[in-house]
Amino acid sequence: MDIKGSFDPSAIEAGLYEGWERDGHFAPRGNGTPYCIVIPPPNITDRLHIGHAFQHTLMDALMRYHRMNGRRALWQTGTDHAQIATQMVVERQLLEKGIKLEDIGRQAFIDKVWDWKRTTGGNISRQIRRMGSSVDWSRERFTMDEGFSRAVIEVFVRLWDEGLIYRGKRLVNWDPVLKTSISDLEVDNNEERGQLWHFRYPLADGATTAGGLDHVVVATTRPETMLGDTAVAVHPDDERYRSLVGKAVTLPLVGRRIPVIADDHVDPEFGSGCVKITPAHDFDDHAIGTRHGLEMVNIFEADATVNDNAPPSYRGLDRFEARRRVVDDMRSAGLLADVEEHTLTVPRGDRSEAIIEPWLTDQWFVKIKPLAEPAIKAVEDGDVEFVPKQYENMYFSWMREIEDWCISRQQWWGHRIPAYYDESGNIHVGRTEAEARIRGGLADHVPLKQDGDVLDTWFSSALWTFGTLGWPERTPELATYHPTDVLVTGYDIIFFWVARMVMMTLKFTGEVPFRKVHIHGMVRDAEGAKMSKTRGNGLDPMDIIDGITTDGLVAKRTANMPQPRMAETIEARTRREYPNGIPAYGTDALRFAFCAMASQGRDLAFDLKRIEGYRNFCNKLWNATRFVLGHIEDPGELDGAVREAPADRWIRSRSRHLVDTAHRSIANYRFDLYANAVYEFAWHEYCDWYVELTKPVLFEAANHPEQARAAKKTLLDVLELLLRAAHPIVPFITETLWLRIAPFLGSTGHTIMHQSFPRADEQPMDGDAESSIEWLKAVVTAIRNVRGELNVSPGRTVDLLLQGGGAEDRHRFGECESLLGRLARVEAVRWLDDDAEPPPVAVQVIGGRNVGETTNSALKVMVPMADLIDVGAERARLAKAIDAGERDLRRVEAKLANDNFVAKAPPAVVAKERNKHDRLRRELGALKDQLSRLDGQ
RNA sequence: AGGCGCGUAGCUCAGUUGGUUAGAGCGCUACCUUGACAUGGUAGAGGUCGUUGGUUCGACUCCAAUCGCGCCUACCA
Repeated sequence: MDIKGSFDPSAIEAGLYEGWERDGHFAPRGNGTPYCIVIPPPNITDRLHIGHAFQHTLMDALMRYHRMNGRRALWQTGTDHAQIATQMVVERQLLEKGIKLEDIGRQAFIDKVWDWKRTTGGNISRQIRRMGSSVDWSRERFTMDEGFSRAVIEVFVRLWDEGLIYRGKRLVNWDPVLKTSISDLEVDNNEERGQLWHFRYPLADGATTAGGLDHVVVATTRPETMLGDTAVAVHPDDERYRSLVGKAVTLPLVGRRIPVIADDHVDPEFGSGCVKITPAHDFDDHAIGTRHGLEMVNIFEADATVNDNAPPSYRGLDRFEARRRVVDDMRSAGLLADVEEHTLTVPRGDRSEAIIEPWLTDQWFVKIKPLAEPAIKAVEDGDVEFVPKQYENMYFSWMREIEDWCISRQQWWGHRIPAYYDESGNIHVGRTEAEARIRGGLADHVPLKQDGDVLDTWFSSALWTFGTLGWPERTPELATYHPTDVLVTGYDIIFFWVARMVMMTLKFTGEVPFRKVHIHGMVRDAEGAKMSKTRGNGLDPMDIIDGITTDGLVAKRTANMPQPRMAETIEARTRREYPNGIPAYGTDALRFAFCAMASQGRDLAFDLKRIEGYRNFCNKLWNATRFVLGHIEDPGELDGAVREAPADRWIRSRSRHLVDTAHRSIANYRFDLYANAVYEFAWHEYCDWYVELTKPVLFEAANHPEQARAAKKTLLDVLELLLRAAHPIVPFITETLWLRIAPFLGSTGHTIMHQSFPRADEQPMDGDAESSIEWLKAVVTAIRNVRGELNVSPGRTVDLLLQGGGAEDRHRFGECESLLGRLARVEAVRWLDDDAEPPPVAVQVIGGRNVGETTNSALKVMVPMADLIDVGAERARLAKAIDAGERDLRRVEAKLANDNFVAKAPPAVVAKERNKHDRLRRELGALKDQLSRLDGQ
């Protein structure tokens, strides 16, 4: 025996993965039906966070499962260039060194990013390896690699040629900090406290309202935008203002004469019923302005400072300073009617967290409706299926209301838009500048300038399934693995990614990108709160695997905190929650926990106690293997005649239930049920019962060589099956243990990875053996219950008397008698005649719960008390059992007394109730009998 | 405002077509270092399944209403 007494994850995990990778075990092999998953490409800026770790665990479980089932399994991996995120990171790093983008220029900056990617961007790949993910590294891709970039350009050009990409001046979400447009999806709308200012706008030309006022009142949450107002709108049916429509107001501070217009969009109930209209800085106002042909006055520069379209005194002011100034000036002018506290939705950029400004600029858009329609149909028709299904609603509702997609970003890192302008500003699109010239019929000497924008990072991600497999070439991989089988991802990127993949893939391959989308929940902390830097409640999967000290964790959580006060809170909390840091739980425990917690359609509260439990589970597996190996010297001793006991047949039969559940659960993406089945079988059937049941035989092996041999073979067979069944969840420990035991089974395999996942018919079903062992368990549990309740010392043996029961009980007893001694610490066993008067005993009654319903009298499991126990305790115990029994009996009697029940319920159900009734009466009778006997003493 | 989901033991969660004594893990209590494992063993306590109605012989399960929580989308002058 050369393995230690306790499971040490770091000792077994080191080196295993490298071996698998070196031996090419992750590459597709054989000629089975292809199976393919593409990895949701992590950003090169990412560290592997707990959400990735979760997602990778699920994907790897699927991959390993299908690989073991003989599928030609490809796990396509790669990373995303993460356009804005990466530019921000590298830009910040340069700035720390005092280098500004403008100083070094575009090309030098892009070179810096590539440098950074080569040095730092590889972290995530190392971490994926630590998770045990069996991805095919030989096929690793990057959204900016040459081939993938070619696919991106190809898609752009083809969409342009079809008129599905256009360029135009539109109001877009503008990030004044990053100085780029972003798409609707990249805007986070949060409720924030703010104010609502009410301004008086004087009517021009002496006009008055129906109420005789010489002004109208408008309300705004953004006073500075009034500098760009070009109308005041009222509802067409609003009697108060009907007479004003077509008249004008004088815009205060600016002095511009602007019309009063009527538009249905105005809600007469809100505020005064008058709305200021700023078509260049508000999406609703823009729509109104377009309808009414209003002037669009843009008052901001790219950084949201006020431009020259505003009166001189505001020019150059930051938007927030301009707001203060406008409010002050209005107040001074006596035009500030009111200010109230107001909660409003503030749009912020998801990367910069800056307040987004609707801003008029020239941008590139994808005309999305023609792409969305087939994508909606694909899901309606079931060509793409969401698991769980409810997420299809989310998909549909967004897709049916979808707006054109702004794909241009005013940044440097990313796929540069393949459009070129001649000196007159005409657009020439081409895969290369040379092609653009040819397509535009331009001579070589005509100066062309490429568009400076790059594409939204999600534009390229949308091509991920087919782009990674070689498109636009018609590669064998594309033919073999596309459409991919399943996409595993979180609901947070259904719109960003899933929907866009479906659209683009259908458009360019005519195929769906994947047949299923498994949507998993988000990992939250133990209290269910989102893990975030500002909360300081994040956990790094690597720290769970390798362990970390309290100080290390504090340092990590409080690094680069914007507010030092927050750092203090986080430190205190962290020290309270992790006074001893985090022990090294290992990858397997982490993975098992993820699988077990992956119940469908809900977020998971991540509790380290769960990890600890599954680490313990690994230890259990480890020691079960030690036990088995400890009883087998060499494979030779397994040769020879065997005689299987009911226990052997029982555990083999039980293993079938495990296998059935595993297959079914995985097919339904119920990783939790799968993991629980493995846990339950390994711990509570194999270890708790089967291993214990073999001990009487193994410890006396010399006396029953054939039974011992059968037990050893069964221990090995079932353990080996269990390891294979568990391997997709816990690859490291199963590989380690499998390699130890496989030689005893004559296996020459080099890895468990390529053994077959257990099939349901591998082990025989044996109902009779299951009944026997269930009977035995019931009797043993009954005795243990008596022992426990009456405080019989565990070291002390007891005698056992049985009485009553039927032929079946006697049969089971005959089969299992030899096992009772060790399991329940029973010394002598005697079966009393039905009419014999038992000595003073403690009794448990088994009335057919686990035995056949043919029993005609309750089986009394009796432990002679003699000096063992005090009568009071036993009396109390019996009274409690009688109470419970009577409660049950009353319920059943009520049911059976109900004529409706007897008449309408299915006969089988009625029969079951009758059986239960008889059983309860027998049990109760025996218990009462015993109680009165006790009282008589 | 619309949509989706959730409310089951102290905590985190299972509960597949309505019929179970409503389960698991962790936590808790008592006892135990017995020759795989104290990262362990044995036994035990703990739930009127959010609330109210309805359908049914029978509801944790189906329907309706209601309360609470979460998320998504839209709007918010």
